[in-house]
Amino acid sequence: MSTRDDLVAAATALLDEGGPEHVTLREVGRRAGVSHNAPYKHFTDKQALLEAVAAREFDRLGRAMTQPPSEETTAIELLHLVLLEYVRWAQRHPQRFELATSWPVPSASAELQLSAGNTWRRLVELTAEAQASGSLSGGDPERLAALARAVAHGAAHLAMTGHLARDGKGHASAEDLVNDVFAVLRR
Amino acid sequence: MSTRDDLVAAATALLDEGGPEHVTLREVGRRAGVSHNAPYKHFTDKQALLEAVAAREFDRLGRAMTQPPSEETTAIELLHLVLLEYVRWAQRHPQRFELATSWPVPSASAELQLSAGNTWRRLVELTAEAQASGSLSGGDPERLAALARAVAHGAAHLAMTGHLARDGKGHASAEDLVNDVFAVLRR
DNA sequence: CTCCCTGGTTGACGTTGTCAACCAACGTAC
DNA sequence: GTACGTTGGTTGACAACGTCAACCAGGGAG
Repeated sequence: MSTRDDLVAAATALLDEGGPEHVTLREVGRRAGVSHNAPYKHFTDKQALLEAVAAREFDRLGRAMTQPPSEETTAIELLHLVLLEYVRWAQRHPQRFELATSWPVPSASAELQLSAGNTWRRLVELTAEAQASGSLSGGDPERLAALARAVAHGAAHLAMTGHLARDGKGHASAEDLVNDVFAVLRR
Repeated sequence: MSTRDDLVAAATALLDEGGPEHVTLREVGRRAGVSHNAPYKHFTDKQALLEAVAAREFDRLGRAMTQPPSEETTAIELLHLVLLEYVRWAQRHPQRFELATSWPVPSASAELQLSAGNTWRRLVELTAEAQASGSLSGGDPERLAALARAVAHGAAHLAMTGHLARDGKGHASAEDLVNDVFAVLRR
């Protein structure tokens, strides 16, 4: 385990504990057992450290999305499960989700662009397969995948910030909304 | 124009210019023509100031959503237009959108809760009207509104962070995705 | 052996959020 | 009319933060 990894892990832990403003370079160094300036030997910036955290998180998500739970799962069910995994990830680690997804992609590091691109590509593949098997409506797979992702993303974000759980009556969880859109899209 | 309003306006301007980390209490005071500690006479915290900015932004959005563009617009068209206004607002003022929507609602001030609640209530009303006129599928209006909002919200957020505009082929704008979901939902 | 990266250190500097103390204007009670 | 608390402002201080500069151990390449 390199010191660099320790720093990323420490930053992630701090992020989980108290939000992004609670992760300070000095405390990260302290947790990793090094001085307050050691992070600068591995990252040019505080931003660069946070980018590494985000990239690792995208990788985690990508891995969770890549392993199929069973062999007999159909393509659309797999896509459905993957999007549910997306919102569960967001609910399990709200701060990481916020950090990773609110990053401006164009100005991100190559590492982060790659990690984010991989999970995105996976989603488009699954969409295309579901369309090919006839259980999902047609159109450009990339655009349909974007729609599905937008629902999952928006639902997760709204749920996380508490905009969804207003009162008990029409209360819908993020997973409910993902289920709803699949009920509509499936044919 | 009270000094308090000046402070909120100055903070909003700073936010637009350089992102949330660029809005500093001292600079806000400077812009408003007061000392670096004057904001503390109107807000208990830096957070409280930012909450006021977010609340004002929700109010703006709510006003933009409340005026119908024409008398002959059907309920579902109105709902459609309102959601398009939502994503356009996000694209016009990305930093404000980010600030306003990533706020943890449960721990927010009463002012912010009220402003956010109003725009949300408006959306549910429109959804219920569209359902009543028969042009939108049934189910709990609050839940359907949540779905529509999740699409708009997710699409806007993804577009803002650059996750949407990958390459030119299946490239979909946030508005495209809102249109797509209405094409599916309309019956 | 020497040299020079690599990864670490300590110390400093400017900026920031926040606290404390002080102060002018002013509406109100006596 | 004078005393007084409130309101909205000031200045000055403080600790913490991101970052920069200078210095230093060690180990592999020449």
